[in-house]
Amino acid sequence: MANLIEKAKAQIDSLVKEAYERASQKGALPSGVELGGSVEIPKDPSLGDYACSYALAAAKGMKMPPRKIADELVNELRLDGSYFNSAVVAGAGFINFRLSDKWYAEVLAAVEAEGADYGRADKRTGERVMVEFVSANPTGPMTIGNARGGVLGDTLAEILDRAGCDVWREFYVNDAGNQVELFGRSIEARYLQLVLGEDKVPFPEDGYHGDDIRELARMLYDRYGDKYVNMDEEKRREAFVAFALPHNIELMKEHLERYRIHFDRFFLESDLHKSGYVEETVKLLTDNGYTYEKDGALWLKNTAFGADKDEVLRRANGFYTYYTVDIAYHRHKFIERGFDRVIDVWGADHHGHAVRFKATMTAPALGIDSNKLDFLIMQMVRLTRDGETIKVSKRTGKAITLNDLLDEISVDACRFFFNARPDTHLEFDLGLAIRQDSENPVYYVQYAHARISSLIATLAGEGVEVPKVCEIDVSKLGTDCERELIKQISLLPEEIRLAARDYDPSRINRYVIELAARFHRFYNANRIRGEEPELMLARLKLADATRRVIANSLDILGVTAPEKM
RNA sequence: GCGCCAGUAGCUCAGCUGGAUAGAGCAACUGCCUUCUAAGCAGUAGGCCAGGGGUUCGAAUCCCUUCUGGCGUGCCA
Repeated sequence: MANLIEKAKAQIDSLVKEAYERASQKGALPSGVELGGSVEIPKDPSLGDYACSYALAAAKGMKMPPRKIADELVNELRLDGSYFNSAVVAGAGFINFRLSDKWYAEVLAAVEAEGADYGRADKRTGERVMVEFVSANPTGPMTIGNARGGVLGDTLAEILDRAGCDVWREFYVNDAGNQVELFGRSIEARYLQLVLGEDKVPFPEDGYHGDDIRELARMLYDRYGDKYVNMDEEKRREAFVAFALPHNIELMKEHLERYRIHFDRFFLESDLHKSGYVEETVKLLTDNGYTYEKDGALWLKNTAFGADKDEVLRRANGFYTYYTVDIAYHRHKFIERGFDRVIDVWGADHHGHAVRFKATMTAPALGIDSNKLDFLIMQMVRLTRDGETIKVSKRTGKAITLNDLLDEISVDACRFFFNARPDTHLEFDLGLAIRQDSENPVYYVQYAHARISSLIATLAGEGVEVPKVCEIDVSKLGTDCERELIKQISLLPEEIRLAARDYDPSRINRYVIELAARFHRFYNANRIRGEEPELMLARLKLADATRRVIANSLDILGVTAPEKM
């Protein structure tokens, strides 16, 4: 097991409980009291490497002051052969433990043994998890919001994979329905304007005003001339959509690949219609009495499942709503494709939908365990330029697209920046981001990696290779700088576990920044090259382990780890 | 109105399934390159953790409440 944090905590737990047994047998402590409390890593390392609060938690049950209990426990502690070489009582009754060289050596050994896999969970869980994210409308280019969703989804998927799940990345393409209809009419209008003149053809009121629509019309005109002018409206739009949709989807794929995001599947909404699955799902709901007709529309009794309102399934004009198709799609994910868990990454502008949708998922006839559907709701991105908010709207076409952004900012910086905590609003200052080079924390981290790489290359040129753990004397790494660095290295498996549990990929950003900081501190305080051999080799080993762990962390984030800068 | 998310240093944010003295980056100021990458390090300064109650050995963290901001509450997705 490579999670040395869990190992250390578990060991303290059993050591203290053994001590309690001995103390209570001797009558120093009352017997039969459940030891509550927990083992933690103190914020201030000068207090200790690990601390437990058992004595505080047991004070009530034992009717004794916490410090007294702690004293008795420490008296009975047997630390020989453990990861710790001291335990002292402090504060209100904490027992603080100091790590021994044995533990530090095991951390370095774990990195050495596992290499690129260091940080991964020991076992695969076998759980099949789908992460559905981005799922941007194919009616236009991807936005800043998609830039955030893309990074969060992709990084979360990577983290779940390393936590032992079998992960599937999916992009849901809304290639049917109202928006596509509007998309077709928008292109049609632009096309006719090209041929007949801008003022001769009205533009649909709710149409897409973006320049990309004009470009699509221009492409159609360049290719087919005025061939479509006198064609039947419906056929014309159909032809335009048949051309434009695949074109846009290919473009999105291209831009996502540029952003280093690769999906296992682009799932087409239209397939759910074609196969009759939507129809079948509606029938299932209707047959089970979950629906009613009102004002010519078919409604879902969603209030019966705890929602705050009912939903329209089929509009009076006969078309199904997005809601209906979403039910069918999720039924398909769980029932037909058998995923054990599904995570949808959605913007906060859909959170109302998420709550109501979750209610729908509890409908018994669907046969879905709604607990297996999770949402990662990310708050909105506020785009500013030099402090002033830029309003972004797909409709007006003034949006800054993902691709525009990548023209200005490196993929590394972009991925690092957008991977902030999902539940906080993200302010993205374009003016700052564009000139963001040395200021961006991503470079701080990459710089640490480049520094180490360069050092190792220099030493290799002088015939000094990175040693094995068994070849070094770990006690040489005795300063605070060095120990704090090793402790941070030990944390990666735990950080991955927590990031997967909390759906918070940004933990890894914070982790790797702290790792780089501790390395820079170590590097500045100590020399490696030119020190006496034992010391040099021990420090070189530590530097190499750090490089490995920085690289692994950046790899999770989809950020490159450069050898040189 | 109701619901979700947030409010912590001048700015951007960590810390939130309760733990010891509330942290970082940027901005400001002071130092550190004849030696492994100064895109770095060390230090100074900066706080009514939005306000008010409560819970307990202990609250930025949990509960209630008020205020402020964002988003939702469509026969749009």
